[in-house]
Amino acid sequence: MTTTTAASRQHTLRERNLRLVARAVFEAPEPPSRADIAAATGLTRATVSTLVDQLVGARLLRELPAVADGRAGRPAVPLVPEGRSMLGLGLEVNVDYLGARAIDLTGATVAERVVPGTFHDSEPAEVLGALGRIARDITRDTHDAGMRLAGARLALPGLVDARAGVLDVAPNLGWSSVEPVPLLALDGLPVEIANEAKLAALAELGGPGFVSADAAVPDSFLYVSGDVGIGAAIVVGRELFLGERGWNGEVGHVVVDPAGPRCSCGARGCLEQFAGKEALAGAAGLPADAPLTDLLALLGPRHTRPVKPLDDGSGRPPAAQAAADAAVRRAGQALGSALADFVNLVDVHTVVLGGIYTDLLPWLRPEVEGVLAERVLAAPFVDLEVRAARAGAQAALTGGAREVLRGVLGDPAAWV
Amino acid sequence: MTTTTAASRQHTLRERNLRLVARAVFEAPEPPSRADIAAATGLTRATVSTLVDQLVGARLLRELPAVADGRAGRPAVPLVPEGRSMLGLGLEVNVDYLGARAIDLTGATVAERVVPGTFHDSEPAEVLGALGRIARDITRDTHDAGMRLAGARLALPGLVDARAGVLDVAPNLGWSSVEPVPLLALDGLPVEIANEAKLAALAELGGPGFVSADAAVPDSFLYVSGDVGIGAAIVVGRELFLGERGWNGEVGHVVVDPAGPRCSCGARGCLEQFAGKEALAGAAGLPADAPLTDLLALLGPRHTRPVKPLDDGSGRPPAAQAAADAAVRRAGQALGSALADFVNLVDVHTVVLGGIYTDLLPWLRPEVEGVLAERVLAAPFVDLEVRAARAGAQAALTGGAREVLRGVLGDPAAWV
DNA sequence: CCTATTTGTTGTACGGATGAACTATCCCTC
DNA sequence: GAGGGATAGTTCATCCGTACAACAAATAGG
Repeated sequence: MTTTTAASRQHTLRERNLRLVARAVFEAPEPPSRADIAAATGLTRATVSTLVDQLVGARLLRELPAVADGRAGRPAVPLVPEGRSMLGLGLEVNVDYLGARAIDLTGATVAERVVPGTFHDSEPAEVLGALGRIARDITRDTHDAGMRLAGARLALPGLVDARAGVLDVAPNLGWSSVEPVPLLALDGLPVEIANEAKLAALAELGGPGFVSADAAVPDSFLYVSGDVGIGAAIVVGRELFLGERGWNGEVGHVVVDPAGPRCSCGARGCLEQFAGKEALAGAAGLPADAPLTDLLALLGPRHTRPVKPLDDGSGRPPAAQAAADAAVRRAGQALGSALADFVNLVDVHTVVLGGIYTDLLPWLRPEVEGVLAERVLAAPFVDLEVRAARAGAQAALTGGAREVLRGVLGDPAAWV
Repeated sequence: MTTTTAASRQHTLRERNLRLVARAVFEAPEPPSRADIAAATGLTRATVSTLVDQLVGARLLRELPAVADGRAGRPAVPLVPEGRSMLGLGLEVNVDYLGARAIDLTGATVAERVVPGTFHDSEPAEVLGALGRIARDITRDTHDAGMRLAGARLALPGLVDARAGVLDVAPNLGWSSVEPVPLLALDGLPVEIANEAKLAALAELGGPGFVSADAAVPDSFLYVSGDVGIGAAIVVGRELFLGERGWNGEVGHVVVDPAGPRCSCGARGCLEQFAGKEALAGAAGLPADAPLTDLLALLGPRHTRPVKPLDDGSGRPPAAQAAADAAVRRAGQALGSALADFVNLVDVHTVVLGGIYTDLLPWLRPEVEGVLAERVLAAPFVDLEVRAARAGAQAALTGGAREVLRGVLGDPAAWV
């Protein structure tokens, strides 16, 4: 309501109405005609026509062939986002892979490269140099195919100061005080950095301003991603809430039990010590770096949890299964406790679980939902919902690319 | 950045630039001239002149006598907010008082009535009827004096659904599912309701858009108000962050110790059971409804805390002092733990303590700051600050009235 | 074939910001 | 104390983008 504004001139009107028209097309359930847009926005058909013509000229929109729909009158010309024209580029350095993904305005992935690796205690210049080469390949290929790259977002697993463009610290990479953008050496391409969980959260939204065909995507949710550490993002009204610097959502260090084990952060009883990947593996009797599949194997087939850990002929030792079961149960209680605090403090009622929690959700759900129902004050008045993330692998790549395209839609006048 | 927009027409320009000019005057450290505003906003002097003339005509701004400041050139005409013209009205029902306060654009209180009482388990229609009569008195008096009331905000101590205009539940009043606005019977005056802590938080901001003369007021802070319950508000960039429905900031029910005492909410180990007013009094050996002054008397003179609770000749029994001291220390640790979670989750680095914590801060500070430094992940990178609230008595009245005036400043075109 | 209907386009009018020129009022200097 | 320079505020022609109304295009139905 009260956003900071600059002086408004004539062309400000044009910019704002271009955005309005572009959004009307991207958010419509069906490809709208110029007349539909006029009705939806309150602009006149004349104005909409000139604006649409500019957006079509800029190859942000495309006209479909006019089709008679059986009603009287001149048939409408449906408008849709133009594919393979404007692209957003998502980049990511994570502990076990490098990646780049280019997405167009229809939501289609146009180019992608994901390079597995081990970047624990790696050299920033080397790793980012390699990622830069990948990105330049994509830039060249897409440019040769007549597409334009609007910008890039680099996702990093650590404390990111987006405004300063500095990665302050990324424990799992062993990086600190890195300025990553120059190391990518992507001349002429505007690159911004962001925290990995924040961009992964945005991937849960339907697209660059689209209302997803899958109508169940909520406008507001907490995204909580479990791995060795536990990160989170707050999305309200399809916008990231970042606090003062974007260092929010540190749910991994919320107090679960002050008498609990000491955490790597120095404090006691943080959620991470109960529900982090390594803590969970350890409590289940597995090595700290055991892959998630080992734990899932111990837990047995999904959607069933035996009341008693009896030998079911699967070859899993009952004692090991019981330990894994207890560990996941304890993790679920701890996660529920921290999520209850989260919900009580920020008042967002949908929780999307990503990372290892996506696959573990069937086993976690009873404890998480039980604790939430007990501890969330507003529980009697709202529908609390816990769901699994759906953005798939390397969600931050998708989220980053889409965020770039959201920026294009936020100021289409810059591209006409 | 990406707020929802309606169609922009010619008059949209005028509205936006009127707001821009009005804000420039209210936020300037010194009364600016038309030329100053032009320089600050990027508008031309010609445009600023016509806009200022409209705002002066609407009695939102006032010209001071032109004064030669020693420099060459025609002397500038300083512009200031017009006093005793446009008013915002703050209303409040709390457990121990009713109140109404009208504030003008200069920040001056123009009318005020505060009626002490006991509204525990009271009748909504009766109490709100009485408050409505007070408000109508103020409306009549200010109208007769040539002032205009832009609207009113009603502060309530409970879960408020501002959009629906419904108070879902207020435990301390014994109210539930009340629609308070019609019961006030204030015809023609737009009244909105809000949670008491949220409006009290806004009172910490300098005024209706002013940058406070006291430059230390931050743009972003967590406001935590201690009483029987503990409420909070999140302010980022001088705006309230409300989550989905405004039911955020329930810091009183954050987990401090899962082995702790059972809370009135049904869960265990909530902050309220360590740092709520009644819990604190009980732990200090006082009756649950003891006034805060009793506890302060036990604690002895401020800013001194004896290492050993020896008889200092003041007549306070050492054992009672020791109990009070231990209770406050325990409360400080619990409060620090919950605030650390709060800061870790929302990334706001200034905490303003209101309610009983304002007076208790000298004793709470060491434990609170100690726990924050230990538990806040970003502590090495940012300045954490804990400070006392300064808005004074009935802060929600002030905050509500100012919020109305902020609305006027957000759309001055509606008043020209 | 003619009319009703809906879509999209083509003018004209209007509101609001701009920029340059103009007036008003100061300080400073000779 | 007269004139020049400087700064504040106003006036007016111009431009830009949207609204409004009329018109052209393309369909359905009788």
